[in-house]
Amino acid sequence: MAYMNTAPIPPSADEPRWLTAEEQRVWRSYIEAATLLEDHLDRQLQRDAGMPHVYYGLLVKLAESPRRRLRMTELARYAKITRSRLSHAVARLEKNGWVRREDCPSDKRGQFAILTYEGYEVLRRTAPGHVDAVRQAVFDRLTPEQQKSLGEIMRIVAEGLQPREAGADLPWLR
Amino acid sequence: MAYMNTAPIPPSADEPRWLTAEEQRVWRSYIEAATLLEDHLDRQLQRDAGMPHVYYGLLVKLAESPRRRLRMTELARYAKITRSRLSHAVARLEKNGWVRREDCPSDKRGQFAILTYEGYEVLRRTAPGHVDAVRQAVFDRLTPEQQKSLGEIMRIVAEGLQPREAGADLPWLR
DNA sequence: TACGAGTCCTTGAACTTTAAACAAGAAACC
DNA sequence: GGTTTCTTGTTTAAAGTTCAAGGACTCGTA
Repeated sequence: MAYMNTAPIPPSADEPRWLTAEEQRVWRSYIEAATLLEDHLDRQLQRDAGMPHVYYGLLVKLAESPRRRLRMTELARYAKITRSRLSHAVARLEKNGWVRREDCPSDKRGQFAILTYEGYEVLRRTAPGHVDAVRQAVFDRLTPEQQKSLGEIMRIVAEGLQPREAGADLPWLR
Repeated sequence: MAYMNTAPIPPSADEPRWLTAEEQRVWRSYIEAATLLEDHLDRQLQRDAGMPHVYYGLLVKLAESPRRRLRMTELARYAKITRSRLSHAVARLEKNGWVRREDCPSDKRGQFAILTYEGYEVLRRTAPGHVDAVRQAVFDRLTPEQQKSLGEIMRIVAEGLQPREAGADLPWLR
């Protein structure tokens, strides 16, 4: 139930299109893997880097950006999180000394989040372990074809869920 | 950086195996899609069913179980969450009147989580909308081959992250 | 220049999750 | 029987996330 049509009745217009048994298996595998994986990486990073996976991702984005800085909104957009969440996250990272803020000169509303030297060091120190974890959990287990396939599939899914248009408080997350 | 080897140096034994540019793209697509998807479904269910995705999953598991009940530990194992998290979740669902607890007669430590009639009704009422959301976000966008592929891939990943052995507080989540 | 609408980011409260510690009972052992 | 050890499930506090609201600023337009 809840996913599958167990009753032997033909699908009608108003009858929801339940998942087939096979689709259901796919979906459950997805949920299971995604849950376990996120949990695994969160633990790994919490242990080795002292922060959850999302926060680590923020530092990575900053590290890749010119002058290691990004406007808050931009960072939020890249990381696919709300600005509110980002505000809290950056506050925490700031407390750790891994990020600092700076006012945007051209737009007084704006703030830059800037990766500090300490932040960069944390990244440099923990990146190898994290990459290893990702490899072990994902890439080492998949054939090149599967890796390629995974990339395509996730790209499609992500694309479909992308920010429609500008909205009240969530410009990109509808 | 942090994922890729940007330096033109040959990989050595102690040099971490950075992700190639292509692997990196795959990984980012995965993170992006997984983030957006979970967020999307959380919002959808919060709006239509008044609970986050994980909680909904718990009700589904119960609905599928004989006599609509499961031992706490078992439910936690199926849902891939810790028992602590489950305790909190069930407490909340109980407050909503969607789940009730019952002592296990054969093991006095044990507790059953049981789906109530109201819980079942919520599920029945909201399942179509949720299935629709899943279809729109995932299945409708993928070819049958891609669906199959996704299933295989996620099955492999999940399998690799499965509970190793019995451990202190997390018998299945190592 | 002044208005209104929209954007940028933050805040506080409510809620969820995590981590560590604990009480109670079962199981294994001797 | 009496330990000792493991398992079950909960609890507490801290950390993280969401939601709704709000202050500050920009921009378009009259």
